[in-house]
Amino acid sequence: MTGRPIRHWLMKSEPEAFSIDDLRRRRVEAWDGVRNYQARNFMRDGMRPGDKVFFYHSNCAEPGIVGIAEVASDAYPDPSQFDAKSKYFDPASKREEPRWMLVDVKFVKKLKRTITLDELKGHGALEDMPLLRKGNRLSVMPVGAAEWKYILALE
DNA sequence: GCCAACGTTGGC
DNA sequence: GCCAACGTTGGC
Repeated sequence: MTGRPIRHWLMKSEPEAFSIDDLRRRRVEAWDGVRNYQARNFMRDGMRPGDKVFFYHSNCAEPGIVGIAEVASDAYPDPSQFDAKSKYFDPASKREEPRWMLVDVKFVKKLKRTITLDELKGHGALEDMPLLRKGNRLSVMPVGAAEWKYILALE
């Protein structure tokens, strides 16, 4: 091991599809269904087991950070891309050359309260976060170490 | 449900 | 390689 620093991430999920409570119940879950190249590259090239993750609820009444998770595997091919019955099926992806990758994500804890998107927007220290940039739709993105600490302190 | 912002696709 | 059309994301 080369002492690679722990990196920090934010991963979005629609709570109606998969919530922080679902992750707590299941303990570990394969983060399938990411179909965006930039998000895939973060998982494939950036994430390593042990990295910390903000679990974010999107497309819901109160969007925001609701919990902490941890990367629990290196990236591997997302099985749903080969499953014709899955809504994530990608007929253009070949088994010899998988297009979509995922990591396993492990539950760490649920925050005592939701740190809402609205609240995050009010902190100048966070204004450079990709999450807060206008029009951003990335579902997997890096979080700076300083921003990570800052947000944790808001809880 | 609306719609702005963005990514992808495919015709040329 | 351009770009219009289309689909998706996600806040509101």
